Amino acid sequence: MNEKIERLKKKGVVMTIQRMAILEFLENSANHSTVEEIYTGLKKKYPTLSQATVYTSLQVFKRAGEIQELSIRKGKICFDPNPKPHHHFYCQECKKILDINIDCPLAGKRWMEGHKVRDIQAYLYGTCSYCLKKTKNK
Amino acid sequence: MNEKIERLKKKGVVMTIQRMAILEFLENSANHSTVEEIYTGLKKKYPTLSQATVYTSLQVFKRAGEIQELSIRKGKICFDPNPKPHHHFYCQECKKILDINIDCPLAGKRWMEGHKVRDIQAYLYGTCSYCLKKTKNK
DNA sequence: TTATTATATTATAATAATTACAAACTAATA
DNA sequence: TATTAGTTTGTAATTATTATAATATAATAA
Repeated sequence: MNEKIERLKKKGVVMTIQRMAILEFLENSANHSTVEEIYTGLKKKYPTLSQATVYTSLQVFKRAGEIQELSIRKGKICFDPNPKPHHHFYCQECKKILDINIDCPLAGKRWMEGHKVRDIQAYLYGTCSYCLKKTKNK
Repeated sequence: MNEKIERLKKKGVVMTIQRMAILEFLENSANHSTVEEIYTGLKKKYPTLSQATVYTSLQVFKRAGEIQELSIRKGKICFDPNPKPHHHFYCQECKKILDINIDCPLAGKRWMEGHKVRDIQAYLYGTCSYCLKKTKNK
């Protein structure tokens, strides 16, 4: 966490109270927060915080390569504090996003069929193991 | 195309003039239309066509398994007339979506780390070969 | 075929997510 | 400390999508 802040500073990102709070919330939250979650989660402690600040700060962190943006949820962006490429699973029941750890032959590929690749996102959709158990026990 | 219409009918989908036009547009368009593109593309020939019809028709085709929905573009859904799972490339320059044909070890996997998988989407982001050439020639 | 029912379409309003912007504020630098 | 650069805030504007009610069309039964 502190190392991440140091890296951001070294990259020329001004780390304000708000940005630290946003980053901390994202790191500590169970998983892959939406802008809305971050905003309402911090609103109590920082009543003057603006949604616009959350949006722009997250874009700054993303451009600095310290977090990644997910478009796994329809019409709503989410953020992962881990910028390294990995797969994600979206549970259509409980709406949670889970990390999936598998080796992907595409991971790290910079070229594909003549196209320059900058980022790869892999999204799996279905029902997570927790929700499957819940349904079974009924 | 006609086979697809027949399959849809057999699945109990009412195929109206509008739905045929929407499906035809999607099949014939270069690639992966947005709702907006389909709507404005058909508006001339079908002046009373409503955007709501485009939205609901596409969802009907999707639920019937005859097309697939892509969330590769931020805050905007696109549709692929090919429902079979395959990777997609999004060019950040020209905004085009291209199909990528590679074998994926995940394709067809129904289970992953205990989770039930219903759909997989893999999105690559970068600059397409056409845009790379354009830039080089300047 | 006609009447009835079910489903689809349209136009519009409502909602939700995101972006734009100007004023006020804070941090960095000279 | 003064100046400049960058950030935050509040709000408005934009964009995408969903909801809804009235109308129209298609499917089905008599």
